[in-house]
Amino acid sequence: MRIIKTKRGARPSREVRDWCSRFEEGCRSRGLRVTAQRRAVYQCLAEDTTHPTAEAIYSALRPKVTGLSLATVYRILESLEQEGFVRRVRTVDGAGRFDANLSLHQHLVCRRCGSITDSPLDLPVPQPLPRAAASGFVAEIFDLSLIGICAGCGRPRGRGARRTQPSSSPPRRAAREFQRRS
Amino acid sequence: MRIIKTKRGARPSREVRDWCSRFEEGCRSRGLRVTAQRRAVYQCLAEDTTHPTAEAIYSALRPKVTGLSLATVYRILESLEQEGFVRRVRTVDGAGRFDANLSLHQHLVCRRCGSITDSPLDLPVPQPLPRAAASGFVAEIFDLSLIGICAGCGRPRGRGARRTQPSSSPPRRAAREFQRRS
DNA sequence: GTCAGTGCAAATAATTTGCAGTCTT
DNA sequence: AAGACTGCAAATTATTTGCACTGAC
Repeated sequence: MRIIKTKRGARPSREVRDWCSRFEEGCRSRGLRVTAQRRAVYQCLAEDTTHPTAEAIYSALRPKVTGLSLATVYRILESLEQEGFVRRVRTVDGAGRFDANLSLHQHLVCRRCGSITDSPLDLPVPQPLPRAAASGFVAEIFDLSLIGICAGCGRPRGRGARRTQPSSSPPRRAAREFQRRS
Repeated sequence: MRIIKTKRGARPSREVRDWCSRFEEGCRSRGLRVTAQRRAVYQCLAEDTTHPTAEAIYSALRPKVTGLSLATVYRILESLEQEGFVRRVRTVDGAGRFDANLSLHQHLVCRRCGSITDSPLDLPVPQPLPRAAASGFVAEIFDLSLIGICAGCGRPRGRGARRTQPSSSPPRRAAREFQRRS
């Protein structure tokens, strides 16, 4: 059995290419213009499985896309979300994080470093989604997360032990706070 | 069968009293001081089932607790969370929301008005929580939300129809944005 | 050519922090 | 008393917006 190594936090390039072309088609069919910036932001999200923040996307892209501005990244993310190309992930810290993976999966959320990783859903999802009868709530998305401690943060940490940091997104407010707490 | 009416978003006062006294004991036993402000913030959260934001708590309390400051509310909420008296709820908008209900339940999150309501968990929770073997992640909290449209926002809205607003928390950034989108 | 999309800088929102004073224990 | 907790104002962080300009269609 061969192990195929991919860079940490990276999605197989085959899949990425697929998603990107579907994205461009989708844009054109809805009359959204395919600009270098939009393409870059979407591709960045498609490649990155660490659910980066707007700022992280901006930092990753700035060297490649000349003159890109943070405000634009925010605007693009909002439009991608509205058009259903990406999903905004609920977080415990203030920062918005994004996910181009729209398939049903669960998130492993580390309460120490704030990292969010995908994991296959190991629980049957009721279909159709239950209606909360009394309240009249109509559910559309089944959003399951397991909150806990990731491998890196859980390792015994004597002298020299290092705390994991999500690769593409440096720890932000809440994550920093969690680290302080330990 | 008699229907016991409680104010929308309110928890039975019996339970609230219970929780509050447990809270005060807990504080004392850990050497935390029981001040009027802390008591008020915790009680507010215990009474309110709408998962209010710091700002909402502040507004609700300002008339009652003279001279209360927003910074203090934030500080108290952080301390309550660290001590495990309340849980910070993950949200899709930027605003932090809090929940004094620590029992296992799921959240119904309205993507239009941003409201978050509790609902009994109608799904078996694997015990112990699954370990994501490969990744070494150790799960502690099972966090399930159903994201969709709440009763108020889903009602047919011809002329005169009104959009629901979460009672204790006025819509914030993301919620306002959702409303704009409709 | 048209106008959606962009960059920049300034505005707003959400949260945190420094410091001097206050109140619980 | 001691120092944990608070209020106030100022600082930070996260995100949005106004406006003139540019590039995809």
